[in-house]
Amino acid sequence: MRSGAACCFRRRRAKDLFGDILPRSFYNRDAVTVARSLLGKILVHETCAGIITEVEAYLGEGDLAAHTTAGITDRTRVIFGAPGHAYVYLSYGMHECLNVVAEAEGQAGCALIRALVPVAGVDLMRTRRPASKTDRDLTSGPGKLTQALGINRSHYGADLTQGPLTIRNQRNEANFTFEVTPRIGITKSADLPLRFIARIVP
DNA sequence: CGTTAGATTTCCT
DNA sequence: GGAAATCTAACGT
Repeated sequence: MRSGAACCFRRRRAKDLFGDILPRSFYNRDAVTVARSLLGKILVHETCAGIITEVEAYLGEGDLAAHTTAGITDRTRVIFGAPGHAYVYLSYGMHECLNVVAEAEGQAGCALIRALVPVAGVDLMRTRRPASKTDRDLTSGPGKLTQALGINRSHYGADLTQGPLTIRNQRNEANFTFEVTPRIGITKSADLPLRFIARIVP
């Protein structure tokens, strides 16, 4: 079943939906602010794009669920680097998940993109995700959306302010209602309200 | 429609 | 060595 909002967006030309690329300063803030502010923005990879509707924040200090709780390793190095870059990791040995690096250089903190509403390149997404039975299913999870958009660990460290992978403002902002809940799929620091969801109001 | 088990490999202890 | 920021198919209701 396709949602009404997704149908409306699909009819428009993609370029009419995309605004400016978010600047580095957008990401140079605390992880919670960055995560919340990403809701309603548009993740663009080459010809595919989707509105960000679910994000989780992972903090630098005192967050035992964050990968950076183990300190700087080969995997987590980028999270301690300059903001506005991509942290892509392999989850459960199968799924690649996309994070956005927040906080000033030298500080850990990132935002996990957990769900999108497809707005461009939907046909290509369908071919990349033959398992999807509905269009909502294309990008309704962190591993799903990377598969649909063709994002993988080769994008580790990619600069989100230029190049093929960017996040942009939405030209015609839709109406959203917002929700905050604990994060999904973790056991440590599991009670913190760091999962942010936007529901598009028809 | 809701719940559950299994897949599969990287990473850190 | 074991847990892991998940997804899917298969089953039961």
